[in-house]
Amino acid sequence: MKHWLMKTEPSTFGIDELARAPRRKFPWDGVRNYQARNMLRDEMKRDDLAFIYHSSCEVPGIYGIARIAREGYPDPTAFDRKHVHYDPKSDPAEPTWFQVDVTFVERLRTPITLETLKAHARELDDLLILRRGNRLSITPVSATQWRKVLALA
DNA sequence: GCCAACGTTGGC
DNA sequence: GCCAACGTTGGC
Repeated sequence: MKHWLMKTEPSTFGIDELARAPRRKFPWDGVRNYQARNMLRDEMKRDDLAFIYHSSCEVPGIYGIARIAREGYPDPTAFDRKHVHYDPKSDPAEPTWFQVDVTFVERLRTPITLETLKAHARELDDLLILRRGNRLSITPVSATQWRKVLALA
């Protein structure tokens, strides 16, 4: 089983929405970056776990955990011309963009803030979220990193 | 609001 | 294929 970190803006979608319907599968749509697309399409597997990281908010950090409930499939918002994430260049016969479904696992009682993560950067061994200028919305987390991050909770 | 970092676009 | 310009991200 692999582990991931998925970045989201809580003002748009976050751990609270997941927690409100804990059995529901939520489509993780709107990813428009090829590296992240490749992970959504090829690498994320059912039952993989992901840290839910909140960015662009008062206290950036990891607020909870979600599970991959459905593996990669074409992102329908790419074909919806009224949608903000509409991509006229994406051909439905050969979709460019993919999404997975996630379900709620848990909300951390106290979030693991970016500040805390940074303070332990050395032992977290180049956790991608800590890399300068990192903009990927989905990044892999090693089993060791996963364990060490959780130990900070 | 600022600004560094990055991905994408498009002219050549 | 190069690279400048541009738009976006995200922490501060």
